[in-house]
Amino acid sequence: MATRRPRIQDVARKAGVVPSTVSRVLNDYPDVSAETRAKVERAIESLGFRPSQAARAFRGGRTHSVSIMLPMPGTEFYARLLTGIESVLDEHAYSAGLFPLLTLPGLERYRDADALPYRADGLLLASLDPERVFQGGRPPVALPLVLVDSRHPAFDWIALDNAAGGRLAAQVLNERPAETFVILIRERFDTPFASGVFNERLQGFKAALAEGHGRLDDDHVVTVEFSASGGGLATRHILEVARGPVNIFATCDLVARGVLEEGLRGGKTPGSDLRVVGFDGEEWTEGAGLTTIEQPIEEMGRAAARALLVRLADETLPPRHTLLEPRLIRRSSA
Amino acid sequence: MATRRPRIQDVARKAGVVPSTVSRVLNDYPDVSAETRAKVERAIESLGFRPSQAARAFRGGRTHSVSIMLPMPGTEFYARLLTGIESVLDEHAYSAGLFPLLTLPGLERYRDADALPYRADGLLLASLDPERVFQGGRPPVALPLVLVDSRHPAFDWIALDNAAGGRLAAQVLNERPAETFVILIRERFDTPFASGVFNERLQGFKAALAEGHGRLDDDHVVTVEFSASGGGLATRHILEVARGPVNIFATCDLVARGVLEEGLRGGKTPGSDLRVVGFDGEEWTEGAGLTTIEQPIEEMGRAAARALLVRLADETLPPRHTLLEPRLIRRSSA
DNA sequence: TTGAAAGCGCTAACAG
DNA sequence: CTGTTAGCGCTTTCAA
Repeated sequence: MATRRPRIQDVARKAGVVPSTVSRVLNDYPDVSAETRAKVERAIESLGFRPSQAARAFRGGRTHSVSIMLPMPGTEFYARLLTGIESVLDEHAYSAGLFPLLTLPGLERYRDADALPYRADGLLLASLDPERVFQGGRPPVALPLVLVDSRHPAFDWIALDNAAGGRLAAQVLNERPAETFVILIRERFDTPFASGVFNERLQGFKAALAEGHGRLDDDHVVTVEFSASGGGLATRHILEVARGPVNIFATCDLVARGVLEEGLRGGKTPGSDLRVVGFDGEEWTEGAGLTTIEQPIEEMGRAAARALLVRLADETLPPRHTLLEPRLIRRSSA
Repeated sequence: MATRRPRIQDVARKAGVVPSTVSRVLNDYPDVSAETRAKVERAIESLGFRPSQAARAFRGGRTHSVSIMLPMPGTEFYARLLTGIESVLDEHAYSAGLFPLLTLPGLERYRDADALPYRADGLLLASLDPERVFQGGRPPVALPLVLVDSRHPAFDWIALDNAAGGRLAAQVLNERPAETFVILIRERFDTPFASGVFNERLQGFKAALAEGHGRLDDDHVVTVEFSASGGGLATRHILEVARGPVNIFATCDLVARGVLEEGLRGGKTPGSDLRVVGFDGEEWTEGAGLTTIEQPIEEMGRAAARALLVRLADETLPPRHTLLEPRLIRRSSA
């Protein structure tokens, strides 16, 4: 005989109060006497009562869930970002569902206002441009929306100052001028992913290089696929062309790894005739001695989750924008 | 004046029937006259009515959603698997939320019967062992459960015959006996991910090698990280040790790519003094000329989604197990 | 074949 | 401070 799961009614009976009083306790209403509250809490405890989320959602209340829409290019970046986001959500008894947006057909799926991602209290877009993702630039349902690793004036966003990161890289490489190359990651425009972060890094790099009287020829910007092999290939090409020592700014660590490996194979010494700066601050860079620009990824995630919770509490707030600063980690490669 | 979204009541009024009749139409009840059905459908159309999922869920009905729990090691594999799964779900107006399980803390989050993944009609576990994921080996809520790329006698599963794949690889390499190595992927046991697929491939390979009178020394099995670099490193090591021509079975394509690259660098000719077989059938292998064992990944996804829909319709069915066959794709590398 | 009515579990408005 | 009441939108009896 599987006894039905207890409802608010059962708790009320057991505590000798009325259902709405239990509801008030559940929702932390101020106007409940300590005594009543205690009785109710005891009843909840003893029955193992948990409010039905389905009923709450139906009632128009909170689902205590948020949806995270993100491209899934399978990098350490999103794993760390999610860690940050979930740590904050956990503290507030919220949970998150993920909705990958790797393909255009995927987009179609989420046009409908009834689609699963919108059965949540709020939305988090990671590395995604709302103009590309949503028709008319906003979700089909009026849900609080926060962007992370992406920007749009109409919404809250938390992003890294990628241009500043590019400038840091340029400053390091400027210390010892040499023939300078940038390895840029190719962003595919047939996906909703197209955050422009790699290009921002390049622009910052260019600007700072110019200040330091360095220069970057247009054909010294090599565009590659997002992989270590991509970096390796580009580097082989660069080493064929270049005559003397070389400076390379790889716009992400994964690609920088390929640069380093290929450099070693080509008999180069990182830090002297081949100077390399990466971007992201991934863990392995420490062992590899890669100078890199660290992003506070977990912090971005936490900040984004906090921003969403704030907005959940008050939808009328004006959009808030948070720019996080990258940090140079100096190692032997530059 | 934002007009409220239409409810079943509004449709009923407009069609000149009663709400329950509309419900019957919505749910494809047989006993509705064609005439009434048409009237109702016209009303639904003209009002743009969509039934409230929240109300349905509350009522105890279907949410028309499923949850997919998966490790997220960020490979092409999951992207393709999801494509397959979603294509079938789409056809049946189902949607899917993703719940990554990369870490142990992540597990904690889903212990609670009220957790978000269980607010769905069914559960799909990809590459995950239910015994590791759930306390007591089953979800905290009695939800239909289907495994994909993983197996357990108590549940429906769809998996690849990995041992057969290993055998295929052995047969190819046996054609020209040589010093033979296997590059095995290290599975991390501190995550819920630990499907054992790589080991199954190795076992099949060993067995078939023996049949062909080949042999595999224990120290010819090299364990590496899941990356192309991992394969490269292993290969460098192998080429140092080996004296003559070499056969290598890499238990996934990503690692095989590293093998190929390192082999070329070491002056080897794939297909003659270095014969390589990969596993997965990734797209790039065609261009690279890699002989590989193809998995019907999308098909696995589709089969899994279909299995879940079947089980949704009838929970009492005995568990059904589907073993899909890998296929050898012959290219120049072996 | 269609209509009437009850109820899923919770919360907010109102009354006391 | 607590009780009463109504209703969110849908489906499922039961009755006609």
